[in-house]
Amino acid sequence: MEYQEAKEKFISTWGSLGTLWGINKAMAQIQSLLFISTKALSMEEIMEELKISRGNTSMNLRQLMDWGIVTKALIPGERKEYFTTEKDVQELARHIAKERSRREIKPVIKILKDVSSIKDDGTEKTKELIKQTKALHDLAETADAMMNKIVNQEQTWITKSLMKLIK
Amino acid sequence: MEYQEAKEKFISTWGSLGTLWGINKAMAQIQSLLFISTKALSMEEIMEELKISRGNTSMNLRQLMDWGIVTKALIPGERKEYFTTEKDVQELARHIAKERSRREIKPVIKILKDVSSIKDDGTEKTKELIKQTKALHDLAETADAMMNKIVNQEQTWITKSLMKLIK
DNA sequence: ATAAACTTTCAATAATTACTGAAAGTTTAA
DNA sequence: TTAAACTTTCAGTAATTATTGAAAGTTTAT
Repeated sequence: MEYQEAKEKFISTWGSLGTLWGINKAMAQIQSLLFISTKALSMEEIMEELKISRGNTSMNLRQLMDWGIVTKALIPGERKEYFTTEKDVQELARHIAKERSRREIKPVIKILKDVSSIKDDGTEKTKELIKQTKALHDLAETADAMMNKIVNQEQTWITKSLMKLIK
Repeated sequence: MEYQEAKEKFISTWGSLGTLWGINKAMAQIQSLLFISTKALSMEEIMEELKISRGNTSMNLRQLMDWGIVTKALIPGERKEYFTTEKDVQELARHIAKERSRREIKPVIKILKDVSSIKDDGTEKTKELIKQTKALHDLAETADAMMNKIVNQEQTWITKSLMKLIK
């Protein structure tokens, strides 16, 4: 496999994986393109490389910046804006985990807490609802806490912890 | 909050969370309905409760069965088929983690391995592609291994391990 | 073998989500 | 202040994904 083929394979695979996990294709592809690029890229270059429109590129770059995994890299003397992604996979994982926790997991935990706190009226179905949502709440909270804990350590800690678990 | 409201809130929240993570709404809602039900439900009952068509119910039940988290519960003397979901949250988490690993993570790890194994032609861009996809490969493999490790223990082990990590 | 009771399939359609391109907006240089 | 160089926005459209409903299929009872 040659460079060009490998690059395309990587970008398109990453795009499909994103889709499978609720992330849009263009967003995943822009990120992966930046991830293997040796330099910051302009909007023009991204559009050209991925064959997507200016508007699409602009919107997805903004989203990636909102997620904190892409940043503007101002190149001295250049008028255009250039973009780079976090290049360290562990930092990348940190950002993504942190954001998904904040945006998606935390709110659901909150609702599970509310739902599992309804008044027990003594009926079987109410008891079951309370029991099951409480179990889900506890699982979600434990998993989320673990995630955040891992994510808030210095980078090397992650590998060490995981290794400890695995071996 | 009364039972009915809590129930609806739970089911619709679970549906939205599913959507956010690439699982279709009906599928997530059927599962959550079964999860808090005190008994196995027929297709009729599910359709009625969630206001979805027979075809949709049938297809999504099949998918849930493919994922191994819903099973047919044959009720003696009944012609109809009844369905239940895994009621233990930890078993549920096990199944989901295991399946997502098998279907989605493993194939991507394979591709990352291929891509990161291309011949180093000495150019900077090739070196970068190799370096970055290798880093991603290692991260994915470590995370996946951890997942599978956790997932293949007896149930209580999970909580213990997570607790150890957190405290 | 027939029919009733049920489930599955799938073409048509609806709903959702992503993408485009051009107009409007912004920034910088002269 | 003007205009060139660039970015953002957003209404319209395209692509994708989910859902319906009815016909076809299956199973069971008689």
